[in-house]
Amino acid sequence: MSSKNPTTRERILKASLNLLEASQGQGVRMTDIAKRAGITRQALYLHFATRAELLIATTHYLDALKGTDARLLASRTARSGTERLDAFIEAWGRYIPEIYGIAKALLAMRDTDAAAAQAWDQRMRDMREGCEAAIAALDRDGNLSPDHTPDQATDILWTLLSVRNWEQLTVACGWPQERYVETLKSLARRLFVVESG
Amino acid sequence: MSSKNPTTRERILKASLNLLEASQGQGVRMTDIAKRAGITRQALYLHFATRAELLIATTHYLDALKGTDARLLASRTARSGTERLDAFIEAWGRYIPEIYGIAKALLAMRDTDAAAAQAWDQRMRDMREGCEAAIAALDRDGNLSPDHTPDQATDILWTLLSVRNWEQLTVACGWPQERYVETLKSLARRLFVVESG
DNA sequence: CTCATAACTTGACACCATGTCAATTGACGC
DNA sequence: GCGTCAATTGACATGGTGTCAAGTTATGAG
Repeated sequence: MSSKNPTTRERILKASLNLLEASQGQGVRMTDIAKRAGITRQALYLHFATRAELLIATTHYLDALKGTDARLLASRTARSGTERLDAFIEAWGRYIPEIYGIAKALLAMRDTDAAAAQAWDQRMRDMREGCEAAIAALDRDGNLSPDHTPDQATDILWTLLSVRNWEQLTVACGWPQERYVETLKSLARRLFVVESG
Repeated sequence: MSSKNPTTRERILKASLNLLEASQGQGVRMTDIAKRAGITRQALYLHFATRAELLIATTHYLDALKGTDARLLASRTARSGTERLDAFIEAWGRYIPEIYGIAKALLAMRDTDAAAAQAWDQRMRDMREGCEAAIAALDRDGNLSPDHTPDQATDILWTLLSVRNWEQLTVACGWPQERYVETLKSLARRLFVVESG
């Protein structure tokens, strides 16, 4: 699980992260990561029991590097529900491209590897909490559209903000990142917010 | 590519379809399909050059069985743009669960197999045409929200109706199929339709 | 200085799925 | 009976993950 010497472990994580980012998560083999970390493929297994474990550790490494929690928590300081919704979409929306490579690799393993599935699902549950909090704030203000219960609104927002949707809009439809963020904010407002209550 | 004797080929396709439906597209190997079709794994390759080709042929087989085109075209008979939007979402939304197994298998190959990617993308382009037509009808009626250009509205509707989103809402969020269809119709109306013009 | 230990290397191998190939069997029509 | 075509049998290549045993090297403790 963990080794006493942090430098090799970190070199591995850095290598893994670099490769996943460069290749958008596709076709990164244990061999490639080892090579880039300057060790043999077998030595990788002295630090991480499986590929899934390495991938998961890489996400945590990335979190630490970028300070995910801090950024997503920032939306909690927003005053009104509407501002909070905007802030959350903005924070998450800008975060997706940074995690896209590793997310895609994890997503690809999801179907075949239980550990990878669990790791990814946990992340999505965490993200869902942000959606839930934004919707709850809206509801408290009396600004949540009566078309949805808070639960259903959370489900919808959570789905709307999925990495797959980001991928489809930016990669497949060619939207620039800025348009993605602005459009999603506008969609969410239109779907969930009613003026006053 | 094609064999003179349709019965074995069809037995294979049927086996493939059954297994993919039963397992939701996960973990279906060539061996499994062969076994269920009552032939050897190697004999599979007398009919289909690769796994991707077999999967693609399976989708066509499914289309023929269920009459996809006919059903999706039905939405074209709708009168107003709003009705057309509803009809399209209803038709597509009810179609997804039927193709889910095979869709998932194809989607899983998308990243590694160019042929699978192409086949899936073609299907998605076809589906997109339905979105485009519905949005265009709305626009002609003067009922398309000024918030979006027709192109952008099409991108959004297309994304909203993705198989991944259906999966997330029904499988992950536990929504019953009926709620999925009704909610998506309501979301689309709210996002795209303005009364009169 | 020497010895033990931990980290790493080397090379070999098992597993599993896809895809390939050659030789053989069996049925059917003529 | 003969050829043909579909299918079988058994063997093998490839590519990736994961495992194992034996050997190397640096470092620190005695």
